[in-house]
Amino acid sequence: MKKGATIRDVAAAAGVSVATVSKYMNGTQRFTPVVEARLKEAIEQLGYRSNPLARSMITGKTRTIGLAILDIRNPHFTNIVKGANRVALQHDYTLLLVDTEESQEREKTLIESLAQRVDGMIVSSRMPDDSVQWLLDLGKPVVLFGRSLRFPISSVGTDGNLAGYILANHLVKLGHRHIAYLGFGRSRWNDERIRGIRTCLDEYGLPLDIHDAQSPSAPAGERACSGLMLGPKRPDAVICYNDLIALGFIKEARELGFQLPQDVSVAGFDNVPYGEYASPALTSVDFQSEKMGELAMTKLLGELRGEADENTGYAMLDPHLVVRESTIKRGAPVAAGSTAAKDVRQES
Amino acid sequence: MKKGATIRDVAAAAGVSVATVSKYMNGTQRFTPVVEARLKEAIEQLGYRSNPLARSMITGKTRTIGLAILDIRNPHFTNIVKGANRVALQHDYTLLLVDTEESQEREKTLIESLAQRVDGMIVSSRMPDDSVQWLLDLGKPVVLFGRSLRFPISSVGTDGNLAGYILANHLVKLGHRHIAYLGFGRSRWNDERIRGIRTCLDEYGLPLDIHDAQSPSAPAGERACSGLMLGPKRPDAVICYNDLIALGFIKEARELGFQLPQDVSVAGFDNVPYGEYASPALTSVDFQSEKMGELAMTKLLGELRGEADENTGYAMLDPHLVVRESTIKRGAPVAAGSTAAKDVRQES
DNA sequence: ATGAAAGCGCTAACAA
DNA sequence: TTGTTAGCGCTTTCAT
Repeated sequence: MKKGATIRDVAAAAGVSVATVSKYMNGTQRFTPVVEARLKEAIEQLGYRSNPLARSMITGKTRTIGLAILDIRNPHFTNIVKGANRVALQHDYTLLLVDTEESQEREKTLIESLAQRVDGMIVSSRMPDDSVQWLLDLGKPVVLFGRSLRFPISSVGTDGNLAGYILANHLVKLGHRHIAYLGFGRSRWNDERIRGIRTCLDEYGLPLDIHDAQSPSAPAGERACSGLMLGPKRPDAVICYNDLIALGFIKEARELGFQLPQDVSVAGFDNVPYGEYASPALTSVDFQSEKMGELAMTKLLGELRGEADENTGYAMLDPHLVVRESTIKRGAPVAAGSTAAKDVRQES
Repeated sequence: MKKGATIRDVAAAAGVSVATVSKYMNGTQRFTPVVEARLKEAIEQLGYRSNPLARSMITGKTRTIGLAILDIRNPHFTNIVKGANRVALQHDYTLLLVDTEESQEREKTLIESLAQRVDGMIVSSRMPDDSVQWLLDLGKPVVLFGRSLRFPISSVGTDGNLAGYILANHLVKLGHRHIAYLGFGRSRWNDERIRGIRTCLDEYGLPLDIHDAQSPSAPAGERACSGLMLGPKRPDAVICYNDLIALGFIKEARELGFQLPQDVSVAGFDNVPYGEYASPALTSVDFQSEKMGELAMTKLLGELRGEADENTGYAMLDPHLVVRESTIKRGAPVAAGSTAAKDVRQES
């Protein structure tokens, strides 16, 4: 472990002043070839790398962006991180990641100390709208996921309302009449999804049966399944708060002895990468989570550059319906090809 | 955006010296009730929060750990991050995340600048063993995933050899005789898995047919599938380099018209969270990736505390076979219950 | 084009 | 117990 050379060591070795070295390192200025050569030599020689901490102290910039999310294991957030990271990398920024582990208490403390170490923050949270003011008071530019109704904070989100509508519409068109929603009440976005679904169902005069999962995870979907499927009003289609819940629901439903999707159509939101590999492959609404991450980071970096105008405000991405095998026409026979049981090759 | 108060402002407001404020903030000392009260008051009043950058400059500690991984979307790494984050949080450290996006060129630059901003690093990389010396020369404590053969760097890993053996053994016991391995040659760990598999197969005098996927991802598994299944020597079981590849393989195989697991048993490594929700549910070898992350962080923090002895060296976690539905007895009839087609309830 | 000097906000001896 | 003071490694006027 070597004790990194300082700017003074370089200055001494090159026979110039520290100011010159500093300017050289930052490319702030031009130099006579002689000086430049000596500088280059000395830096190379000593293996000098300027200390970003010291620099940050003066400039007040860290080239670090804080990213606070609820749970890195949720693919939705994983994608956000991926997108945000890519853009950050392109602009030579690094991510300070905070996984709050869905814990409300820790969250504030964590975000507070995060704020001090970064140039700006991207935050995904379940905190109530009131707390947004507190966030703003932290004194750093913030981009939020999901719109704040009361504060002019820049944010990116998707139209959960529309997403709900689209999915419900898809199901109704498929002939489903007893639609259930397996939600996650603690989420900020639960309500707007319900609203979208309701809007659609109302148009057809259909009822909506609402249930709640304990967490936005597959095990929670498994646990909730029997309550729905063995309960008094068994649905012919269920919309889950997210794909994780849907995946768990599907698994448990099959274990309960149901045929999917014939007995019940199931769909979720988020379009997580593995929904495609489930069986039946999961129908979902894609929120473009990676793009959300990219967009949030782009906005934030824009604000950092002082381009407030074009970046501030709420940016909304369009949700896209992704139809796979888990939703099927009500009462339809098994679709040939969907389970692909035909045409087995012989050999060996 | 307020311009945070400095330690001097507090000192002035409380009528004490900056040193006193500093000591108070760090709990380094006890105070007379009077002073303590005034301090508390002033700090509260001004909303003072000490500047971690300035502090770091002096102490040389940042309470930040750098975590460099290849791809946050790979659930294996996601779990590592989760585990590492949890331990870090417990000890009041924060993660500086670097997702190198599997890019070798960027990696060195990224890690180099990462090294300057953290107290220590946890690195997962495909870099050749030679580069380990370079890593060490960065001057920060490092914990590596996977053992280095030539350098005494502390690291955590799993016994890929054993894992391969276990899986092959499982398959052989199930009656499979034509086993194929769909690997990922660019990985550090590919070879040891092959070795383990071979060791087992050799004991039974069985051959191993080796193929290679282009990337450690599901699409790569899909692409590789037909080459294996429609090729000259169709296997009755295939072991994939990881679960992602296996998931893709399974999907494509079914689309090709094969019945799984009857026509071919498939298994992978990593035990990713969604293997359980695939169909057939994926048999895998659990490497305890979350625990790897925890362990790596624990070791690193130990070293940071100067407990070199007990933490240095190579720590190996045991791989565990997780048998699900994707591997089945050769020639067995469809297992009742595994697809759960019986006992459908009527209602509505 | 180069250098001298004044800090950034804080901690850590050392004094008192 | 409290205060004084000297920096940490760097950037940034302002001279030269």
